[in-house]
Amino acid sequence: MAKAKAKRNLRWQRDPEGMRLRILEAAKQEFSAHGLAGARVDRIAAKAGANKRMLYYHVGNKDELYLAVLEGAYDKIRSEERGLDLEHLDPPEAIRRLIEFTWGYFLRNPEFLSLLQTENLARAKHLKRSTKVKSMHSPFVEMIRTVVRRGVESGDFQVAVDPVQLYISIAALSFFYLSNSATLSVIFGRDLLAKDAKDERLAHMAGLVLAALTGRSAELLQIVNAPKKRAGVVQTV
Amino acid sequence: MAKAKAKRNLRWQRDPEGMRLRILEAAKQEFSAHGLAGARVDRIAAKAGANKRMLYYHVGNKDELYLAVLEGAYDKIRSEERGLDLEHLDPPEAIRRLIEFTWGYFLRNPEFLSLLQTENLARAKHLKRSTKVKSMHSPFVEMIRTVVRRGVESGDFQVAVDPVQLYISIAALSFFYLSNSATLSVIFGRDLLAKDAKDERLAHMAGLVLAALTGRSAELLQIVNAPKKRAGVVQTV
DNA sequence: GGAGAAATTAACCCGTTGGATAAATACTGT
DNA sequence: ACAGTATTTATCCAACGGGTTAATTTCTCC
Repeated sequence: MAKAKAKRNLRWQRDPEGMRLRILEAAKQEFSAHGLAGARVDRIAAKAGANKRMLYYHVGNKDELYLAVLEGAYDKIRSEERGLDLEHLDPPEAIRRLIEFTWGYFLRNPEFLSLLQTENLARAKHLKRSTKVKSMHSPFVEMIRTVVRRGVESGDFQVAVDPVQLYISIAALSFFYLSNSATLSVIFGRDLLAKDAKDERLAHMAGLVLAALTGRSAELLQIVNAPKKRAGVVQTV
Repeated sequence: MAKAKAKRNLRWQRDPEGMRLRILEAAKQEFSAHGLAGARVDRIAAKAGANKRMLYYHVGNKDELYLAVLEGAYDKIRSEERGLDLEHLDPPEAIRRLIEFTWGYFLRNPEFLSLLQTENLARAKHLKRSTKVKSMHSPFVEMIRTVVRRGVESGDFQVAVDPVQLYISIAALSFFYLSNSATLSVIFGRDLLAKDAKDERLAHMAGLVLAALTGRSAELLQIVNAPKKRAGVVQTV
């Protein structure tokens, strides 16, 4: 009788897909928190509620695991970007939405930033081996190219920038601020991740890029061209 | 006779300062190439032409060594920045020079970028413990604040941006491009570190920031507002 | 010229870590 | 119901890596 009970009360259940997902999620946490070399396979296993052997069984060794996490991360952001639908927006609005999305995505997914940093420290050694990732970016570049072209033709934009440069710049403004917020906060003695600071940053970035494209600084950034104010405090944007 | 010769031909000479410098230099290489966890104390010793024990003797354990390297790196860039002398330049020229300096410095000192990335992955854990670093940045911020104020008063700039935001943005545009060039190159299928690509990037960054500040996109970035060109190739900046 | 301090070397220690092996347990189709 | 396979656990280990101890060599100052 106790025997049947024991048989029912399984020691463990099978769940290969679930296990694989939990492993990848745990690995994402670990790799983003500690980098590639700093990540501990045992910690990943523990966090996934699994035995270490499972990692090797379901994914592969540490490097393969890392690459799988990286590919998953790119996959996720690209798929969200696809939903942006910039084509149907006014060009300046499209750019603004792209900036807001990028900023928001980085804020919501700090592990993504860490993973990219880690991979770049490794000089993209792993990413180069990935066949998946290379193909998923050209559509995105074309999307931006179209927006820029439309903006130029409509007269909204005074200048046709290379879409890749533009995207890199937009990403840069958010990425650097967030990924380096720790050292920057220490250096400048401000908490850059405080609510107000984040709002300011978004306004600053959108103002900067749109002002450059449209040539209308004053309308987009706060105007402070009033005749000489006292030298004391300069109003900030 | 051979004995005297042997005595003269020393097995090693003392050189505490030199040794310390070689250790720090080797450590900088190692930490920037492999990150904190990936760095190997033995490799640092070997690269410095020293025994591992020397690291502990002259600097301290791995963490202290790392912090010393980091402080040295900040020291170096700040001292070079001090020589910029932006106060005596036309505001737009001052900003341009700041952009060019930042870009050039990052290009010449890639280890600096890696070190910052590494430290940010560690959430500035070490930097927070540093007393030196905190104090050396306010003068620099004031320098930029003055330039912006002068630009606003002279009418060159249409807008008074927060100097910290502006500096972060300028640094961001260069930093992200360079520190992430490995993954970006893979993703976009371009060699972002090729000579031409670098020239383009500098022009793009300077154009973007100055256009935003002055409101003169057309003069600063290449004008492409000519009546509709064929849809094929969009001219890039 | 030699004693004591400073600098450097050589050898070792021991916890950690990625990875491997083999046995045990749950599931599946027949 | 059972044979075969997929999944999971329980150990083990050899290499590595940071850090230490103790002995050795050079320098310096009297």
